[in-house]
Amino acid sequence: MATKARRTPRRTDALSRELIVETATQILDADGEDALTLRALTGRLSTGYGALYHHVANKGDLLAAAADDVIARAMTDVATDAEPRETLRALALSLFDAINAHPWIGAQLSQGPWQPALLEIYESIGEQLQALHIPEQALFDSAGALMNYILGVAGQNAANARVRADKGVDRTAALAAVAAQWARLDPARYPRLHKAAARLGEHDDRRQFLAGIDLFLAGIETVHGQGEDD
Amino acid sequence: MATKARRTPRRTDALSRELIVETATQILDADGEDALTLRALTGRLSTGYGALYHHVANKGDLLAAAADDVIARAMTDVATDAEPRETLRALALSLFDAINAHPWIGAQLSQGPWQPALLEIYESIGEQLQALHIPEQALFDSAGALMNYILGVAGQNAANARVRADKGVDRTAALAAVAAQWARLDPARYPRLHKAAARLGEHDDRRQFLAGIDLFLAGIETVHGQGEDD
DNA sequence: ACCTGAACACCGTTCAAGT
DNA sequence: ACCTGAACACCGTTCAAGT
Repeated sequence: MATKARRTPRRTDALSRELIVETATQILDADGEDALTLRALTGRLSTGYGALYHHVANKGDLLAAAADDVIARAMTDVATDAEPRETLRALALSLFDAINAHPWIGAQLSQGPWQPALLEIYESIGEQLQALHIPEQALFDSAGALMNYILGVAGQNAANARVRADKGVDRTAALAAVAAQWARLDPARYPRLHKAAARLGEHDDRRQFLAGIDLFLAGIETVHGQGEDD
Repeated sequence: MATKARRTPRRTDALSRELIVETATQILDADGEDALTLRALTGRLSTGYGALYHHVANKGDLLAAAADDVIARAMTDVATDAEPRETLRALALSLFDAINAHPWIGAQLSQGPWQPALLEIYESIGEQLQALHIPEQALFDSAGALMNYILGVAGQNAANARVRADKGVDRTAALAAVAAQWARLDPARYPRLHKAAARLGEHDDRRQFLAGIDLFLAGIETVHGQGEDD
């Protein structure tokens, strides 16, 4: 008896959580957050919903796993053999760049900050601050604040990138639009913004992010440090 | 001829954008982000979808307006007659508290940072930093970094609160769970986290947030300041 | 001008049924 | 054990029709 023709060709190799997460990341990177639907994923993987749900708990689990992978990869790229301040800057920039390259991570960062890769970050920041001889209680606060700053700011930045991508405008055009808006503000009510409008053209998110890191480090050393150790 | 009975009683007073935003905020505060559906909103307002869409562009617009209202209200509560450092701390805490009291704002903060109320924040931070005699270019960076820190960290914090609310666990229980997880980590690989587990019980998000603000301000004054002016 | 609400085009998730 | 895919219970949004 003739077998019924299959609607879709069935995949021959086994599905795995890894493959699912990897494919999800590809869709997210290529077409953005909204493009990752379970329908799109079943299509791309030539499989059904049940198969996916057999390997991941739900869509949130999938997104968290994808974000965790990217963050973990960014962390292994950081050279840790340099001087502590330099290592911290490198770590911060690596995370900033990773989050900017995969803006969909932004939404995940705020979904419970105790994912595996975040442990890595916290531990690493703690290690560098300890090398700077920050006393223990201060280290606790400083590491937390620094980590919050990095993830918070990078996340905000990624969100901006996402909004720009959705609207289809590039960074320069978006900045010009904001500058025009600020320039239109009442100089009596918003004197600083009105003035800052002229300077927005030279604004660089990455540089400003790093400037913030430096201010933070300067603050940490001023308040808690025992001076330079080189 | 008898008029057909109405399915639902029609509202007698006119609808307004203000009333819609206000009602949305009530639903968000009472029952969380997921509870705000357009269906719930039409029900509560005894109206139809078209009526809502006549006053707001879409759901995103509605959420942005609600968040903007709360932030604006938090800003007007800040006393600005104190010393600049104190005013900045008060401003930061007021925003932190507002975002924590309305955790759904967190998701909005990252949806394009140029909403009206954010202008107010930036202007106010700039004003206080100027009073601290920070030179202009440094002021640009410092104000941006400070604003990013405040919104980023408060947003992260609100997200944690949201996750806790969804899972129905209180803060103490959540902290205890994290502490247990950290304690289980390999002390060789995560020495600092393993050790920090014991200290998590005394962790206070709000205090740590403020500690970060202080480090930031110390950094700003160290790098750019001209000493105390009092 | 302002509003109604059935209908549309999607979602994520479940689950009986297959191999 | 692993997978299929129709079906379910939702969404946000539209739009012809009413007043």
